[in-house]
Amino acid sequence: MAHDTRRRGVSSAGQERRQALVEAAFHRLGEKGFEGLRLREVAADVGVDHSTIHHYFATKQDLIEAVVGFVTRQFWSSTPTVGTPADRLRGHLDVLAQRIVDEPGLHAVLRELDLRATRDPAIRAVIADHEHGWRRSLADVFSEGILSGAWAPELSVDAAVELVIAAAKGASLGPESSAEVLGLLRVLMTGPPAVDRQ
Amino acid sequence: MAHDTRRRGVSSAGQERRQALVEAAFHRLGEKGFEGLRLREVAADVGVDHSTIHHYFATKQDLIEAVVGFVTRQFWSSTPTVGTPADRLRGHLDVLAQRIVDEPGLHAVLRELDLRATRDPAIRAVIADHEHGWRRSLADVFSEGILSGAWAPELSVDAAVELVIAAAKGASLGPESSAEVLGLLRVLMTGPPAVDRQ
Amino acid sequence: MAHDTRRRGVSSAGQERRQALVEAAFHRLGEKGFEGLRLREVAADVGVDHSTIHHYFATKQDLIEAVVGFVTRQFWSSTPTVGTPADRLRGHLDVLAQRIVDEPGLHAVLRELDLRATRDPAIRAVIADHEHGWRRSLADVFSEGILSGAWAPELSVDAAVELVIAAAKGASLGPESSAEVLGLLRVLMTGPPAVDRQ
Amino acid sequence: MAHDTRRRGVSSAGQERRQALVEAAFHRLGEKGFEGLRLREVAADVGVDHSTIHHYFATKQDLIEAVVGFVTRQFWSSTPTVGTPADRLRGHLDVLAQRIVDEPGLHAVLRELDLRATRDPAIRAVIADHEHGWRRSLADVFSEGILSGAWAPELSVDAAVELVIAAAKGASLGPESSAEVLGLLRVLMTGPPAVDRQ
DNA sequence: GATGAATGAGCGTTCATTCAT
DNA sequence: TATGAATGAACGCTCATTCAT
Repeated sequence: MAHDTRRRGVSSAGQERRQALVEAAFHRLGEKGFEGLRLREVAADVGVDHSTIHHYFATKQDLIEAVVGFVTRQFWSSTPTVGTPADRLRGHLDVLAQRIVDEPGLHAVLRELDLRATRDPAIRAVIADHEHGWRRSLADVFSEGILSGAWAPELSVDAAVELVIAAAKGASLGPESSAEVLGLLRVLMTGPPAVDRQ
Repeated sequence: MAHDTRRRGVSSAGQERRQALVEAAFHRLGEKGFEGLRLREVAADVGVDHSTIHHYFATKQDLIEAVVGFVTRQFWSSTPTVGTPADRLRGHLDVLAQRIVDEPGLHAVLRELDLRATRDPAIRAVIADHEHGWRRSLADVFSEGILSGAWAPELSVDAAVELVIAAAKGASLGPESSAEVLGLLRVLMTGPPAVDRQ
Repeated sequence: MAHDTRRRGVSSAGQERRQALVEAAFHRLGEKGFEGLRLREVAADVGVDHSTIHHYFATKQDLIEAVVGFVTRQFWSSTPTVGTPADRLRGHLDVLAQRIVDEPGLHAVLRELDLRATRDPAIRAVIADHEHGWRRSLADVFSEGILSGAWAPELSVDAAVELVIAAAKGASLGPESSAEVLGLLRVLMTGPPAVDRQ
Repeated sequence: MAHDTRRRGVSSAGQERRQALVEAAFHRLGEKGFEGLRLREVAADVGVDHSTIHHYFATKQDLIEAVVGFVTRQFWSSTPTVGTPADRLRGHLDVLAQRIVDEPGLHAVLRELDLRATRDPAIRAVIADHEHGWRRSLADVFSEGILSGAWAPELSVDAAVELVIAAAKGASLGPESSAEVLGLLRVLMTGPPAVDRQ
C-alpha cells in the first residue's frame, strides 16, 4: 500500500501528463484521422511544447500505440456472465448499442484502427488481442445457448460471433441508427421471429 | 468509334490517362490509406511526371473526389428486381458477400471513405448519394415484403435496411468471414428460424 | 558533337545549379567542418530554398558524396611522367607544396574527409580509390629510381610512398610551413645529404 | 591520501566523476567525431543522467575543452634528454611511432582537434600551447645537432621541426604504416643515406 | 499536354540547456 | 549532487503546388 502510493507520488505528475497526451492524441485521431494527426496539435491541446511529447514517447508510432492501448482498454466488450445465454446476448447487444450512442468518438477511432491494422503490424497485434477476448466471450454465449437449446445445433457459432461483431462495427459507422440496428439483430437472434417462413 | 465519343469525343488519350490516374490513386488508397496517399507515387504508377497530375486534377482533393466517384460507380448495390421480396433480399446478400470476397480492396477503400466522409463534406455528399440509392432499393424490398406478408408488419423497414448495410460494412472489414456473416443474416431474415423462442 | 551540346543544353541550367550546390557545400565544409554543415546554409549560399537541394540530392549524404567526388577530382596527384625518377619526385613534391599554399581550403577539406572516412564507408571508398592512384604513381617513381640506381635497393618503396603521403597530409595541416616541409623532404630524398653520418 | 588531496582535497568522488565524463567524451569523440558527439551518450557511458553533466561542465564547449586538456596532457611529446642529438631524434621518432601504434584513438582525436582548432579559438590556444613545447624540444635537438656537426649548418631548424611534426601527424592518419613512415624518416635524417646522389 | 525546377509550409525528431525538486 | 521534466531552436526531409519552357 504505502509503497504503491509513494511510487505513484513520485512520478504522478509525469504519468498524468503522459495520459493527457494519449487522450489528446485519441481525440485528434477521432477528429482528423491518421492522415491529420499532428504531434504539434496534440501537444498544443495539452499545453506543452511539441518536443515534450518525445519525453514520453520516443516516436509518433509509440504514441499511437499508447492510444491503441487506451482505446482497447476502454472498450472491453465482455458479455454479461449471469443469466441465460439469450439474456446475456441481449445484454451484450444493448450495452454495445448504448456505448456507440454514448461514445461515438471512441468507436470512430476503433474503426480507424481497424483500417490501420491492415497495414500496421503493431496495431494489428493489439487489435487482434482485443478482439480475441470479444470473440471468445461471444463464442461462449452461443456454445452454451446451443447446448441449452436456445439455438438450433445447426447454428454456426463462428458465423454468429462474426455477425454480432460485424453488425456492431457497421452500426458504429452510423451511430444515429445503431440502436435500432442492434435492436433488430437482438430480435432476430433471440426474440420472436421477425420473419414468417414462406 | 462509339466508345471513343463516349466522353466528349476529343482527347480520348487524355481521358484514358485521367482514368489511369484515378485507378492508380484508388489502388494506392487501398494499400496505404489516406495517410499514405502520395501524388508522386500515383504519377509513378501511371508513368508520368508528378506535376502532370495537375493537368488533370487541379488539387489532390480533386483527384480524391474522382476516386470516390470511381468507387461508388463500381459498387452499385441495387437489389435484384425480380422474384419475391425474400428472394430479392437473398440475392442481394449473396451478391454482397460475393463482391466482398472478390474485391476486398474495393471494400477496404469504401470503409476508408466512410471514415473520411465524417470530416470531408465533399466525400460525404457523394457517399450519401450513393448510399441513398442503396437504402431506397433495400427499403423497397422490405416494404413490399411486409405488404406481401413475408415479414411481420412490426418489422421496422428502416432498422432492417440499416442492419443489412451495417452487416455488409462490418463484414467487409473481415472479408474472410464475410460469406458466413451475410449467409447467417440471410437465414435470420429470410430462412428457417435459427433461434428457438424461449 | 551535336548531340553532346544538345544534351548539355537541355539540363545545363540544372547541372550548373547542382554544381553550385556542391561547391557551396564544399566551402561550408571547409569553414565549419562536418559538425557545422547545414543544408539551409548551403542553399542560402547558392540563393535557393533549402528544399531545392533535395531536387538534386536525395539526402544530405548524397550531397556530401558529391562533394567528395568534386574534391578528389580536383586534387588529382599524379607525378610528372617525364624526367628521371628523382626529377619526377622533386616535381611532385613541388606541385604538392604549391597546391597546399594555393588552395589551403581544398586540403583542409581533404583532411576532414580523411577523418570522416574512418567512420563512413561511402567516403572511405572514394578516398581509397583516389589515394590508390596517388600511391601507384609514387610507387612507380620509387621502383624505377631503385632500378636506375637513384635510390639504394634497400629503400622500401612502400615506406617511401607512405612518407611522402604522410608528409603532404601533415604539411597541409599547417599550410604556412608546407613549402619548407616538403622542400626539406625533397632534399632528404633526392638532394645532397642533409645529414652527416656519425 | 596524497592522491585524494591532489585536486582540491574536497569531493574526490566528484572529481572522479568529472574525469570519467572527460574520458567518456574523449572516447566518443574518437569514435564519432565532433559531428557525432552527444552529451546524452557521454552521460550514458558514465551511467548518469544527461543533465547531470551540466553540474560539472556548464556547456558542451566546456566539456570539449576539458577533453582537449586531457588529450594534450596525455600526449606530451618531449624528446629524450640524454644522448647525442641524433640519438635523441631517433628516440623521439621511435616513441612517436610506438605511441601511434599503441593508441591510435588518441591520435585520431588529436587530428580531430587539429581540424577543429582552425575554427575554434579556445581549442586553437590549447593546441598551440601544446605544440609549442613539442616544437621547442625538437628545435633544441636540431640546434644542438648543427652545433655538434651532426647536421649541416645549412639545415633549417624550422623546416626540420615542421617535417617531423608533419610526418608524425600524417602518419597517425594511417597507423598501420606509421612505423615504417617514421622509420624511414629516421634513416633519412640520421642514418646512412637512403639515396645515391646522381 | 508534359516536364523539371523550384517553392514553402510544415513535418517528426534531436539535443543542449534550464529549472524545480 | 542528481534527477526528470520541459523547452525551443534548429535540423533533414516531405510533398502538394506553381511556373517557365
